[in-house]
Formats: sequence, structure tokens, C-alpha cells
Amino acid sequence: MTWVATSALAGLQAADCARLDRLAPLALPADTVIFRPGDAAQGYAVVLSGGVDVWLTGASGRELLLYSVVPGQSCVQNTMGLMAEAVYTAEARTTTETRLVVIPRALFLGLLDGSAPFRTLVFGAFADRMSTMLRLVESVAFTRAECRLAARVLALSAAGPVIATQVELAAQVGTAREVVSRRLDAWARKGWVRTQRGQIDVIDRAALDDLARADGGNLAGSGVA
Amino acid sequence: MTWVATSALAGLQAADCARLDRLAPLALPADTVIFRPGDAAQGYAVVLSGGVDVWLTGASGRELLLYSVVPGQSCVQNTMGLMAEAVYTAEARTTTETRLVVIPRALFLGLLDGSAPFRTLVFGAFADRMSTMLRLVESVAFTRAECRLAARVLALSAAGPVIATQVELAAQVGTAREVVSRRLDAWARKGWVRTQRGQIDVIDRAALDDLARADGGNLAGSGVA
DNA sequence: CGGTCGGGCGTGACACCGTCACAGACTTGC
DNA sequence: GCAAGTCTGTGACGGTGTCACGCCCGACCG
Repeated sequence: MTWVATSALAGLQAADCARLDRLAPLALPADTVIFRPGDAAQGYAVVLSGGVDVWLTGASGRELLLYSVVPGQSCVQNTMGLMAEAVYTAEARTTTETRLVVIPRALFLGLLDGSAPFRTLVFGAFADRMSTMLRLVESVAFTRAECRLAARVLALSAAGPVIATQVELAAQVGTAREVVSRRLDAWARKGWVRTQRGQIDVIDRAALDDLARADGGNLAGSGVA
Repeated sequence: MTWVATSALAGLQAADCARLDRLAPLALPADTVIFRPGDAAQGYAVVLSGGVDVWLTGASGRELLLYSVVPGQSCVQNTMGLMAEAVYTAEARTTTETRLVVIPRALFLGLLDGSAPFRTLVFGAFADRMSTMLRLVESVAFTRAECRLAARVLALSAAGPVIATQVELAAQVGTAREVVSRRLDAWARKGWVRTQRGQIDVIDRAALDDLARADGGNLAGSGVA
């Protein structure tokens, strides 16, 4: 039952693995809040199975999906908090039933000092997240909501029809529900999708893909030119 | 002339300091491009004097100031590149005459492995940047351009009148020049600022501060309510 | 079976924003 | 003083965020 052996931490030295294996994984139901803005970091969380979404919430209540943590990954927000005494500014919620291990602060810092492979892992994860955040800034700052929505719908449609309400989609791409409603309606009129309550069937994948790829900066202009 | 002694790296062990001191600082004129999107990271850059701004450029050519590197700090983009083999997605330019030291990849990785204080420094810097990026996402995603502009103008006005063109201000807050023009004009009509070509005098600091603090999410609504 | 309630959805109004196009004003260099 | 380049103002227009409102559907209940 050693969880370490099947995780990304399997490459560590035997002694370190043994220490980690003494930690008991947590089993959390879907939609559990793991931390909220203002909480202090307790430890380094590694997701073993399930999934965790990390959200940013604006003053007006609008939300934006920062990133999704999949099994094997950990949460940057944790890392930040442990390294720089910072406080969470985002909220993390499980998306499904999730098992995760929390490496306590002291053990985490000890491993960072003593284990080169662990350092590589943590640094790499951190750097990856940073690069994700950069792309996020880019898309939010320079891309139209319609393009972000198209990209999101495409991503969600990988496994059959998209099961999501407009409110959920709006939060995921950081826009308002009304915008989702109007865009979906426009796509449906063009025959790109079929919409029902809580579900979207993608019909013309290529059309949505074009939209998602479009810089989004000057679609208005490109229509004219 | 040992630059290390006067830098943030002064706390390292003597042997490491000596190794670092063998590196020759670079002197760069203002407005020099240090790296561009697509470049591979060469080393870990530490700014000794002057300043470096890091910009994101959208497909439409619009720009957004990601962060400013001040003396003593280093550039995350470098760190990312060194740790995760990533390439730059942003552009860095000196703002004034700048002295900086580039720690080559090998030496950087060696220090990371061997020196706990160096690790603390690098991790801390990285975590700080991450937190800056989070705030940036938040402001770009949830705050109106007018509020971001107010905040920026206030920040720049700390040392007397703001010397900047509308194009520069627009890039710094990630909006279009025309928006800057219209907002400044509106503020001027309310008596909050006085504008000249390339210069802005802040008159009513409190008014701008209110604007900058406003969530920006629902100012339209608050005017009505 | 009708009624109520709540969540999901559509839509009009309106202000803000990004883009394009263009014109006037100022600076600089000759 | 003139020309070129830069900085700035402005109108038009479509996309976006917010508010307000009403409809539809499923669930639950008497």
C-alpha cells in the first residue's frame, strides 16, 4: 500500500520514501474546499488520484479557473506559501473524489535541503505552473471571451458531449454567464453546436478550433479586411 | 570592486562568493532588449543597478507590463528557463542604464545544489514573482482599465509629475492608447489631473486612489445604486 | 393533478473597452 | 521656417460586463 511507489516521488532515495510513506493519504469527496484566500499554507499537497481546481475570485464575485491539478502534480499555491510565508489568494476545490497527501512544512523543507531529486521535482512543478500562469495572463489580457470559450468547450468535449452549465463555463473562462449564453446561441445558429439544458454537443469542431486559435485581438478587423 | 558584497548574494559562504565574484558584471544602456520570446535561458540574471521591465506581447501587438525587476532582484523567466528547460515567452528590456550579472547555468545549478542560502534566495524570489503574477491575473481579469490606469499613474507619481506618453501608459496597464486618452481627459475635466504632452500632474490624489481601490467590477452599478 | 420553488437559460438596455480611421498639435532637425 | 515624425483627441462600431427581468424545466409537495 505504499503510495509513494506509485507517485511522482518514487524516484527519491529509499530513506526519504520511507519517511513519506508514513504519511497517511487523505480521501476527500468531490467539491471539497481545500484552502481559501487568506489561509496559511500547512504543507505541500500532492494529488494521488482525482483532481483539484484552483480558482481566483474577483471582488464582483466573478471567478476564473487558474489551473487544474491532476494526479502526480502538486499545487503551486502551497509551494509559494511554504517558501515565502505567503498566504493563499486563491481557492482550491476538488472536482471529484480525491486522494492527496500533505507533506508537512518541516518535512518538506528538510527534503528540499537534503534531496536533489525532490528539489528538481518541486522546482520543475513550480516552473511549469509559472508558465501556465503566463499563458493565462496572455489569454485573459489579449484574447476575446468568445475565443477562450471556444478553446474551453473544445477541451471539455474531448470525452463526448460537454456536460456543464453556462455558469460553470463562464467561471472557467473568466467571463459572465450572459456572454456564454449569447455566444453559444450564435454558434448554434451557425450550426457549430447543439445546446440543451446543461449540455453542449460540438458539431463543427474545426470552426471552434479556428475561433480558439484566432488571436482574438482583431477579429472585428479581420472580418472587414 | 567585489559586486557580491553589495548584493543580495552577500549572505552566501565565502567560497561561493569568491566564485561569483569572478563573473564580470555587464553594463547595458537604457532600452536594451535582454531576451525575447523564443530565446533559451542562458543563466540566472541578477540586477545590480538600474532596472529591467518584463513585457508580454499579444498577437495584436498590444503589450502588458508583467513586472519590473529592481536592483537586488532577478528575473523569474530566467529561473523558469533554467529549471524546466522552458523558453522565454516574454520580453525583457532595461529601463535605464543597468548593471547585471549573469550566473551561468552550470554554476547556478551547482549553487542550488550546494548552498542552502542560495536556494532560499532563489525560491523566495520565485515565489514572490508568482504572487505578483497572481495579482496581475486578478487585476487584468476583474478590474476595469480605468482603475488599473489610476493605480499606475498613482504609482508613477510618487516622484513628482508623471513623465510618460499615453502609449507607454497604455502598455503598462495592458489597454489601448485611446482609452488612456479618454480617461485622462475625463479626469482632467473633473480636475483630478492636469495633462500636457508627455506629462501628467496629479492634483486630486484621493480621487485617483478611490478609483484604484474600487473593485472595478461594478462601478457602473454603483453609480446608479 | 395543480402549485410552488429554485436553478438554468434567453434577452434587452446601457456603459465600458478595443480597434480602426483620421485630423490637429507639438517637437525636432534641417 | 519647413518637413517629418511623434503625441494626442475624437468619432464610429462591435464585443463585453452588469443589471434587470421573464421564461422554462424539473423537483417536491399537498
